[in-house]
Amino acid sequence: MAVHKKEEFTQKEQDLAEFAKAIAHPARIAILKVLAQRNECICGEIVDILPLAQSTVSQHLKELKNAGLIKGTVDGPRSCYCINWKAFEKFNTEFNLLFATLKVKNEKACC
Amino acid sequence: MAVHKKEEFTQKEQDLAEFAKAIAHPARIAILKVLAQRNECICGEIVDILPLAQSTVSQHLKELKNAGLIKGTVDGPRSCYCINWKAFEKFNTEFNLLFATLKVKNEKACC
DNA sequence: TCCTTTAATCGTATATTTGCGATATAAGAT
DNA sequence: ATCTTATATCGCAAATATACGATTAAAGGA
Repeated sequence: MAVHKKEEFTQKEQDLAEFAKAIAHPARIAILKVLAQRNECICGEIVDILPLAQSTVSQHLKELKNAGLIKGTVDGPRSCYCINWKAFEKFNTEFNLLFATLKVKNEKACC
Repeated sequence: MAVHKKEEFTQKEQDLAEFAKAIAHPARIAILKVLAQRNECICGEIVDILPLAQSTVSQHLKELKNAGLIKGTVDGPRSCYCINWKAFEKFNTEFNLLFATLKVKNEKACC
């Protein structure tokens, strides 16, 4: 039954919501920052830095990957993640667009 | 037990995540758009426009309000909502800051 | 070949989110 | 005073998200 009416909104709204959800957790924001800080794409280091178990970090990485925000390549026994800059740029733009839309139309807010 | 380690991250990360969560649903993005489109702060119209029950819309409005993104004032038997432009501006800025941070440091992505 | 290291995945518990109908509330209209 | 209209809130069910430990998988080193 119901409980999942997301499909009834526009694709753009869904995409933006999807992206927002990806960064709607401090751990995932922290992960993105760590990935950005190093030019080398480490991975296990994230586990050391974050106050979370290895399996939990792995799950967060998976979500970021599913959202397209990061890329991951297997490198021997270890995995290498880094920010998917292209996708990021796209969402940054989309976001600014939303902000701009709301801004212009809402100039004479009333309450 | 565990299951809520958000406090262990920085305040800024938490705030940004909180904001992202507020817009992490297409219905709430749609609501913001409706509010922006009209200069008058309607409310019941949102129920007519969205494919959701009145109680569900009311809940989404509450979440947006809790996140500080909209303001609501009671006006007789009806409520009047509109975008809290100040808060919105703040988060827009925070967001751009995050994007900028990630961008600069990640110029030589590897994978 | 067996051990170690690194990371993904599985299973599970708990919390949160999403949604609805029903009910409560509050003000204006009759 | 009662009815209507507009919203909020309650109670509930189902779905998702968060977190962890245990297990699995895969590659390099002993």
